[in-house]
Amino acid sequence: MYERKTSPNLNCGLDLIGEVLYGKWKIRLLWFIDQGHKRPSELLRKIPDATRRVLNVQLKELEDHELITKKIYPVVPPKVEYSLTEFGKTLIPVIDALGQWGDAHQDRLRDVILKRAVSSALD
Amino acid sequence: MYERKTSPNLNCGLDLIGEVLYGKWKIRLLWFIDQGHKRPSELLRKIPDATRRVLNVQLKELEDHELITKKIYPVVPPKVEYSLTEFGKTLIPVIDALGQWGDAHQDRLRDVILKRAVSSALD
DNA sequence: GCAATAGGGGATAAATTTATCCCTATGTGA
DNA sequence: TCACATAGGGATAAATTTATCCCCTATTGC
Repeated sequence: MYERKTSPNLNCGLDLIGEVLYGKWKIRLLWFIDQGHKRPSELLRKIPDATRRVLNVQLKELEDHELITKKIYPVVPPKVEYSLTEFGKTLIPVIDALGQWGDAHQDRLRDVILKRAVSSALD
Repeated sequence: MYERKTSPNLNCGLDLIGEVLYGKWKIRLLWFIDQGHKRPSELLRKIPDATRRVLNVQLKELEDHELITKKIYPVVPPKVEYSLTEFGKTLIPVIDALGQWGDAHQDRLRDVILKRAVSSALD
């Protein structure tokens, strides 16, 4: 596992939430788990742009941060289910606010994001 | 400037907001600008863990994404002021929600973040 | 002339995060 | 016997983000 060389910032609420939500797919993972997609394979199908490996890594971090729990069923083929903890559930309204803002402004956002991407590609 | 080699995900609201808010200090920059700390040197003082360079880079991205505007006064020594655009202002309630969650759970968050940092340092 | 001020930005290094590749395990069904 | 499904994880490479260093502008005050 990668070992951090610098210590995290823990000064304010924004630092703290950043520490647990930073990661390309974490928010989406919490969201889909809350929607009832609990198994790793389901999550992978829901987030096809991610690789299995990264999802595992990020799920592990969410678990370490006590936002989700992992239940392993001793069956073959393996079955695993993730669930939000009570703590994790308190994040859902916040994630909802993020998603709603993004949805509400999606056209404009696509526009400005692509505009910047294109102009930087032109040097 | 760094040129992206992969294209951004723009599927859903969460992708979109992620594209504009991702960056270690962006949320804080928006927040402090909204609080009236508009000059680069003020922002740097408010965010002492960041370097001048990164703040400039991230401010530029926020500007490209139309969340802030930059006003350069033609005086010496130079004076610059950033302000939120109307679009940027719509993000403030969302950022507020993030910060409030972080503040509300700060003890627990410090605890789980440090616990994970320590155990990974022990291999 | 020289330092201080306020703001910028290029080049490069270091840190961090994601992606790729490959290998493990165990039943089930063709 | 072989492929498939389901989940995991090590090693390493590539991508991306941050940090460091150093230099530039032009004026005011000493």
